[in-house]
Amino acid sequence: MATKERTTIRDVAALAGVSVGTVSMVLNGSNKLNPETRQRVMDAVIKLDYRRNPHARSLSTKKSMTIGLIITDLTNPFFGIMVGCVQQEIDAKGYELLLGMTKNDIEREKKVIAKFIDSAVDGIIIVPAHYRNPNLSHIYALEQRNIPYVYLTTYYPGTRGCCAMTDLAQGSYELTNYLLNTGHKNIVMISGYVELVLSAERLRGFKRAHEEHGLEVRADQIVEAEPDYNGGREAFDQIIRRGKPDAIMTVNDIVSMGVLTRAREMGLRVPEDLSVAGYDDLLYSSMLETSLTTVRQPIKEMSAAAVDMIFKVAEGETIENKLMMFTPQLFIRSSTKKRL
Amino acid sequence: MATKERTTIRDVAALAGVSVGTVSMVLNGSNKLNPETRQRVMDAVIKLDYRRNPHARSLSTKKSMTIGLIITDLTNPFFGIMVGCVQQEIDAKGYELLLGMTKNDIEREKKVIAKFIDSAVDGIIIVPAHYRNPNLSHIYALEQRNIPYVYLTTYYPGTRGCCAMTDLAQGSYELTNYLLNTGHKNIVMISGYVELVLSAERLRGFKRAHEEHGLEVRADQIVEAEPDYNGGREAFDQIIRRGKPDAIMTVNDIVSMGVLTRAREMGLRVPEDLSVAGYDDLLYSSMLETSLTTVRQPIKEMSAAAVDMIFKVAEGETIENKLMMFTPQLFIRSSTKKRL
DNA sequence: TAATTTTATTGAATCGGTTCAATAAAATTG
DNA sequence: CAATTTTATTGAACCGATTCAATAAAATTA
Repeated sequence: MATKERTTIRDVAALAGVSVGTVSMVLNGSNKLNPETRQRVMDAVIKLDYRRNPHARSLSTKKSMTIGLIITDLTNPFFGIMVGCVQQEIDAKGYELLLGMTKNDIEREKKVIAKFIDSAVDGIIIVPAHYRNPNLSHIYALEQRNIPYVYLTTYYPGTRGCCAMTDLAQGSYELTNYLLNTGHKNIVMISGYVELVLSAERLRGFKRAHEEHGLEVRADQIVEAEPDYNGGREAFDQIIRRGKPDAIMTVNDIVSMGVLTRAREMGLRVPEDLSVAGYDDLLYSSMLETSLTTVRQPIKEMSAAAVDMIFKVAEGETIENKLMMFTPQLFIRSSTKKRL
Repeated sequence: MATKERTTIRDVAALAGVSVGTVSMVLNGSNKLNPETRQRVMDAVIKLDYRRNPHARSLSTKKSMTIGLIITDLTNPFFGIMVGCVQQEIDAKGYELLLGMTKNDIEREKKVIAKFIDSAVDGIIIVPAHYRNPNLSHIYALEQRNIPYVYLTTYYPGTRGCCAMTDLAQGSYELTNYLLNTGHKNIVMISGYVELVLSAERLRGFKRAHEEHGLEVRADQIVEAEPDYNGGREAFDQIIRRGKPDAIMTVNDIVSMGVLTRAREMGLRVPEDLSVAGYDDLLYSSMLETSLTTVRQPIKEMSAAAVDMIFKVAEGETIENKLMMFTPQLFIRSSTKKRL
């Protein structure tokens, strides 16, 4: 089977009776062209069902009409939805999405960024890995090479990237406040690594609420964990070994699910024996065996903002405020209850 | 800031004191090379931190070291996990993953495939859109152009692609059997569009189980719906309007969640008033307010098989059996119960 | 109408790789 | 040792676009 060769710009030029340069200008929307010529070219394009070769284009222009998105973990539907939102926005701009997954491993993050650079992406949206003491040479490399990038959900301090994120401190503050107001005396927070912005912010809200109630946060009220299902289970075991608190707040709903199942396995009832609260408000959170009190992050808005930002940065616009904060929303459900 | 130019193969050639052809051969692992020369080249590569330009490579070779994956809907974590699995397998082969999302729209599917063709992907893994009477010109285009592709989860009949999937009929059969054996007299199935393989297979198992119990399946026992949360809610309303059955089986767990919430909103209790069963066994399914009886699909194995297949097809190997069936597994939880 | 300016189009050079026929050098053979 | 074969390396052509200096044609001006 003689596989038909791809039609190229030269085929179009030949059919339209013009030079390849002219065809290229038509395709790039140049305005200094005889409308009649333009039409002839367009006719030829349609007749031949011609489409430009993106690799040839990228090679020549050093652009790729592509935005890279780096996420951590697609088993958490929070990020699945996020990918969908980002995809849609990027699509609308006529760009392509290139996806990279880090599984919260900084080495993978480095590799993904290297690939993205090789592929000449026009910008990168980064959901930073949950990783202790990350070496940030890859981020600095982006800055040195002037490759546009922005953060989504959280950021690496000491770098220049803008960030679209939820006001995590505010969310934690409201949730903690609610728990304290409903009579909880001993709240433990399952946190990400405390030195990360993501956790530090949440802790800030947690502490502020305690302070306003005249309380001080003890070291054993903070437990670090991986932000996934097993992280939740393990952290719960660790907490219970020290003695049961009356409430547990977690870094996201998936961690809460780990806590809920482990609690059930151990014969503890939620919310009767202890309250549990999450973060993110996944669709499923309201349907859990004990529907989850949680803080919703506006995924769609955040994602759209990040896409917006990356295009602005790519066009050299200066962003007025580096941090774009979105307001979280508290949902009180049945995994928490008033205590005397 | 004079942005440093990319180092090219010519820079490497110059530093190593050889021709560009030689460098290219070293990089492509040619075996007819003086080891000493090879070493000199490798040293230069490392010293310059040289990496090949994938666009230039693709332009020249008409390959891209890339596999395209087309999925329908990332808000369902089933597919999020699937993307993760496929990514990992493709990674292991040294290839890149290009992701496309269709949102179950056949037009999007066509566009994604066109993009993939333009990008010269070396193969495509397709999760077919849930779409009625799809026009399959894009699939035929793949076949005519000899572009390797395989299906994952289900397939379009009348096309040549292999498919890695769960034995959906078997899963439905076991589940239906269980429901009939536990005294359910009137089971309604919320199905995808019945003319699609995905649904037809499930129906086959559903009917077979009924037959073996000496029962015939009535038309009103089948309700078509979109395979998402709202699809489940709407289908439930429709079912209830006709009269409450004693069990509802759905096309996936997300649809079941729609059913569960809608049932709760209407004051119906599961499993007391009716049983509900899903398909997929999402992590969260076991934690729902009423933990879900469901059929697990082995995502990881299926995904790995699809990746395996696509590379075999790309290498021109003939696949012995077009359908690679994986065995589903029934999980009985608390959303179903024995009836008298 | 000739000189000048403006507009439309051309086509060669370029991007950064790969490939392969040609060649040079080394090894083998008679 | 000359003739032949084998092995290692070269470098020009090519992939399919873009870009821009050069040119031709048309429009304007004097």
